[in-house]
Amino acid sequence: MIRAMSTQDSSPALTANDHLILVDGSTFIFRAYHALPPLTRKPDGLPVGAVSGFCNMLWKLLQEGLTPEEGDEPTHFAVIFDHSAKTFRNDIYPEYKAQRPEPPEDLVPQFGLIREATRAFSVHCIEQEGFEADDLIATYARQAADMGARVTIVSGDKDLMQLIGPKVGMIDTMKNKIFGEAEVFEKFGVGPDKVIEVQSLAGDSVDNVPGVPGIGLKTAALLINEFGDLETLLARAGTIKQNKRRENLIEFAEQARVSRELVTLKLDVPVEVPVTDLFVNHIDGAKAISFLKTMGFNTLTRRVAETTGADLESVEAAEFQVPGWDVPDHKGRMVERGEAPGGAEAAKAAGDLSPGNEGMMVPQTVADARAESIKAIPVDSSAYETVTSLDRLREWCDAAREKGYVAFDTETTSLDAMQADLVGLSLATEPGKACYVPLAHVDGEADLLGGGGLIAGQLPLREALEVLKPMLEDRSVLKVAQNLKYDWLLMSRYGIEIGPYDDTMLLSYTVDAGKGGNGMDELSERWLGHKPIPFKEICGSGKSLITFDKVPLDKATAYAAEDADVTLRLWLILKPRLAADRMATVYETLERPMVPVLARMERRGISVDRQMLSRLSGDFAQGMAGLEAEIHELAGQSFNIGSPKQLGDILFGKMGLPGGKKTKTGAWSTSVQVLDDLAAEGHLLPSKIVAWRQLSKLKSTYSDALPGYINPETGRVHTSYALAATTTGRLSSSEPNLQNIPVRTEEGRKIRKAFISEKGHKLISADYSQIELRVLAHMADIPQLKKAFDDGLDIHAMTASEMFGTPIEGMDPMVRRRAKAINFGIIYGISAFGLANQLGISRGEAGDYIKTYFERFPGIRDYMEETKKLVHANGYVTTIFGRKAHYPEVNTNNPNHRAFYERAAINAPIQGSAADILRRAMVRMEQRLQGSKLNAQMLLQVHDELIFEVPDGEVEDTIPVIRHVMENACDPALKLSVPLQVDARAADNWDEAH
DNA sequence: ACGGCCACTTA
DNA sequence: GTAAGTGGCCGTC
Repeated sequence: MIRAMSTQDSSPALTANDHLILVDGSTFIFRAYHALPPLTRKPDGLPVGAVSGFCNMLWKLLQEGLTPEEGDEPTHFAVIFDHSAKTFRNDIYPEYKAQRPEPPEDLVPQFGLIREATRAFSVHCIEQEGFEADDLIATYARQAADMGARVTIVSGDKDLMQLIGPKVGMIDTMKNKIFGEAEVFEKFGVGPDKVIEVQSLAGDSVDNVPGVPGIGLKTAALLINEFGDLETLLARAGTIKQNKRRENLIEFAEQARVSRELVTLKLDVPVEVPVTDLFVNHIDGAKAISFLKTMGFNTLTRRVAETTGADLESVEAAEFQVPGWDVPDHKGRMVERGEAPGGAEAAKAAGDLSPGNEGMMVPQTVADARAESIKAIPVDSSAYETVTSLDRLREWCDAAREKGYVAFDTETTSLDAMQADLVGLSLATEPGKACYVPLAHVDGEADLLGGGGLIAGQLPLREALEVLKPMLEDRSVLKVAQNLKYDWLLMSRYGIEIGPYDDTMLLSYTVDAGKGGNGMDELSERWLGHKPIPFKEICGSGKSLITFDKVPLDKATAYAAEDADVTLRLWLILKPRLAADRMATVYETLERPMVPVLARMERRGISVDRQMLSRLSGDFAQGMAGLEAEIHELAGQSFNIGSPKQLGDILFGKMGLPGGKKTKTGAWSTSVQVLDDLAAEGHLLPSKIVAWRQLSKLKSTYSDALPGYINPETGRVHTSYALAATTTGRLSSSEPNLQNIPVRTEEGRKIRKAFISEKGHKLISADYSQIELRVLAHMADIPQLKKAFDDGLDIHAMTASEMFGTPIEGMDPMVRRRAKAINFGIIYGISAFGLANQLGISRGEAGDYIKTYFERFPGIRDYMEETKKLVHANGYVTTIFGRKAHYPEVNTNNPNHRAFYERAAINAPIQGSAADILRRAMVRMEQRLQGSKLNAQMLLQVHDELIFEVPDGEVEDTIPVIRHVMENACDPALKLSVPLQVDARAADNWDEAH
């Protein structure tokens, strides 16, 4: 590297004959990003529009110089970048640049590539922690000018205008505009030497420099021209005639002084690379071409080859230069156009691919080749570093910045992120290069003796986190984790908000939902052919289970660093699959953004009334005891009612009742269905059993168990949502599962009443009405259903009316009930068998209903047949937003299994599309509430329902916002041909809000 | 201690 | 007939 070759004192000082060009990297990047169409991509689908633009601009500048004039060539040249968001200015004024929006999602991964590009062109690439690019530019410009050299700043940033002087010029090459004293005067109304004074008064809304209220550029220039500088003005502010202006200058004098500090560029940055080292390097053609080939910039590659005389063919694209995205082998493994799915489309999308690109690699091949090459590198869990010094930790963070990405994993004392304590964390920057940072390991043996102190040699937790925080929050470093929601939630409790990020679990889920689990161990075996050290081997299980803080450091390092290493490798393999499988949009809109949304919902939790639950448990126990006595009396003996086996023996053996069905293990079935049938025949015992079971369920699963989930610190219940657990895209909830809180029976709703709002707040429940049937009406394009939804009709009554020809008014409730069961059946991939069971009718009769239904709604049958064809042909089906649900075994020869997968495949697009809509609403919800200055907090999701906690006074204003976001969740990606309807209510408890 | 099975809760 | 999670029982390790 150029920087490394330089020494502090080997280069001669600059002279009047020298010319230093300083390029403001940020200006280049943002111009390149916005000037070029976002489609410009290299063959594997990585957004590289900004990299491409940057390379072209840099190349043009290197070739053509600043102006057409001769003799303007630089002797010294560097591109200067911002290192990270936080600088010394934030210490002076925390709000500085605080409200600056995040850079676009697809630009973030390009920051690192652009630095690579700069080096590939043998150009000095300068950045320094704690300083903005502007400060480095200012310091270099001053130093060079002091030596007598000429300096040209290439930038469009007005903040740099204060540097303009006799020796220092500024030019915006992209706009072909030269800034001299005249231009500065035009912009600020003063010369370059007074720019700072004017800026400190006028402030800057973009950078959040406050200035003095009521004073803009015009007034500021007027005042400075009159008084000379800020201090003089402030000292004589009392003499100003205009009342408001005088008062503001006096009141906000200190704010103006702070502003002056903020806008004043540092001229004395202790630069790591001396200005004398910034001499122009001879371009290394092969190096530049290697990079450009990696990027797939064919036109520029050829141009550089022509100019430098390097041999285009002999230079290989750089392997691993840009892990995550690079082209592993540019020459071999070519794919004929159209051979791989989306091949031609991919070639078209890759805008920079020049003519003759039939042989260009398509994403599919890139991803496959990547998987092979990563798999070939063995995992060695004995080769990892244990980090025990802050210096080494800083070096790891620097390595992450250099790369632009880092795999990250935490080790803690609990699987529950709300209760876990951080024990250590691991990082990985390359396959095989990983470390573990132990922070809170204790001596496990001594614990028994009452000792158990911290093991010596570990970094102090706070100091280590201070080093890590800037990197973990650095927008130019992509953090890669497996199941990030856990780490995000944990780290948020330590004041760190991780971002930007990728999640390998979600990547796997996005491309492979339905193909198996998405846990790290399973993914490692699937993709790397490597079995990671099992957690059990480190911490034991069952009674011998120890927490991770008791694990000795060497074992902890092997286990933890391996996790980060494996995560990084999985990312290197799975990320390219997004492009290969055309799933990038699903991942970026429906998966990745859910992580912080769910983490915050889990962190908030919900209040439950412990006393109410305790009373309920007592009531249920009493009811059960009464029933138990009656049951034993009727049975003529005592037995365990909770044992289906014993119950079966009593009912069908001893009492000789007609046992209908058996379970698949051959035992008597004692399901409600069977017991209800017996009850209908006049037997007393079965209905008592059903009642007992209901109470037993309510007691054990809810009233007894829920209080145990109350977090002692927050006093609330924090469920955990699984993002990658279902085949269809639904979430699941566990520990406790808050998606199956009873609602159907009066007794059950007492449980729901125990979910309450905080004092001064209400719970709002907002649920979609018939979302799945609406989605079906849209997808299968059913005119009658669409019209019914448009007209706000009772959809089940309408279905009954269509099927049986009876008018909706005065309809027999039983007729409607049948239609309702059919509607649900349709969503579930109807079968005569299932419908017969549901309605208690014969299979023949059920078959007739289905036949009639399909005659009335032929579009539904078409949809079902089409879906079956698709799943057999592709092995997966898709939702309206492109999510895939795989059914790899649908082509089995077992007719029952085959029919089961077909029904699941019919259901998945319906259930999954509804789930997608919910996700879209959730991703947008928080921002929309905040934008409306509302304090509603989203707490729970129950498939078609969202629950919020809202201050009493805001209920009226909040409901319309929630409804609007939910009802318009498809916008702007998709126009649903059916309206979505959301019902919302507020109350003090969940039961009444629902 | 673990896992399969059954039953029951939700959308 | 779809999609989930939990608790109790009971056999196996």
